Amino acid sequence: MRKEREIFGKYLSRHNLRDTPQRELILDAFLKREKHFSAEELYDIVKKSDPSIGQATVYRMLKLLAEAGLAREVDFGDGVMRYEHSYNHPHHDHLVCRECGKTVEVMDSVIEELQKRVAESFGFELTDHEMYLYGLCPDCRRKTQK
Amino acid sequence: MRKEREIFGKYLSRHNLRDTPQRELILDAFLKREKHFSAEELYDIVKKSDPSIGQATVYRMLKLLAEAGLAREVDFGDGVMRYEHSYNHPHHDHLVCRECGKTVEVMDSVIEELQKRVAESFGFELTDHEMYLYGLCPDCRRKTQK
DNA sequence: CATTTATTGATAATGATTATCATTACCATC
DNA sequence: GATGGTAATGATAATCATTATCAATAAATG
Ligand SMILES: [Mn+2]
Ligand SMILES: [Mn+2]
Ligand SMILES: [Zn+2]
Ligand SMILES: [Zn+2]
Repeated sequence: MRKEREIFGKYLSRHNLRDTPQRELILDAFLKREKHFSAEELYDIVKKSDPSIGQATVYRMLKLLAEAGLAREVDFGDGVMRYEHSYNHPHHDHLVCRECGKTVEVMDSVIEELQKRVAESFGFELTDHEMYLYGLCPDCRRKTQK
Repeated sequence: MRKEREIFGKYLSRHNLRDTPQRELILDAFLKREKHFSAEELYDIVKKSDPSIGQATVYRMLKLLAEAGLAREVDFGDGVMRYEHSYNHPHHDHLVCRECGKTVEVMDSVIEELQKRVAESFGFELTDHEMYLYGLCPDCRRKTQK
């Protein structure tokens, strides 16, 4: 929380960027936010505090947050880019319910190791990966089976 | 090749859809095509044989091919949907070079098994998944390191 | 204060995909 | 082979998330 603000502040000054009320407002909203969210969703939240804010500013700010290492893009394949916290939130993958959209964050170090090995077996140097596991969550399984 | 045509023919009649010269043409182009391609790319190919064909027809046909089980969508995350053969091309994942875009099809049954297990550990019933491994291909590694 | 440079928000543009719709092609029945 | 019903096509407009543009504003600098 404090640490994230410090990181962003340093990012701004290192890049000759300015600290503005809009950026502060969006940063606050971002830091409060848990889970995954789209630019539009963050815009709606921020608009309540300052209706004059432009959505372009929110899009721009999310780019900055990603570059500063505080945010990470998540693409669930529905045509809308989402974001999640990156600081103190190490890499993980996602389990997604096809029915209700619920997501669970998962991480399996054996899979991660095997991914690296598969890439190497083709001479590739693995830099990152995306893995989305789709299925039915417990709730939706119950509803479907009855 | 013959078999695919038969499957598509059955799909058409089962759904009260008609066999048309446009569909034949697109089907031919699709069957000849190896690797992954976008609707636009297929449209460009097909246009050479019949310049009067509409791109909407190509988009529509790709939907049909997917529903008939002959094609499968592949999303490399660059905003363009691609397709690949589905018949006689069992499930696999993709290794993608971040530099030149080259792709390699990979398949690791241990990973597949672990994915199922991870999903089950959260009470999910796994239906499918996407996995993209990104990195540098051998050629691009060489160029970068020198 | 004056000048420079960054920032903002409104708005237009983009680009892939989808929807619309009038026209055309196909099929079965009379 | 005329007719009525339905499917298919292609041109075009619409969609929708994201980017680009740009004139107006604000911050920093000296
Ligand atoms: Mn996450
Ligand atoms: Mn493939
Ligand atoms: Zn669910
Ligand atoms: Zn490469």
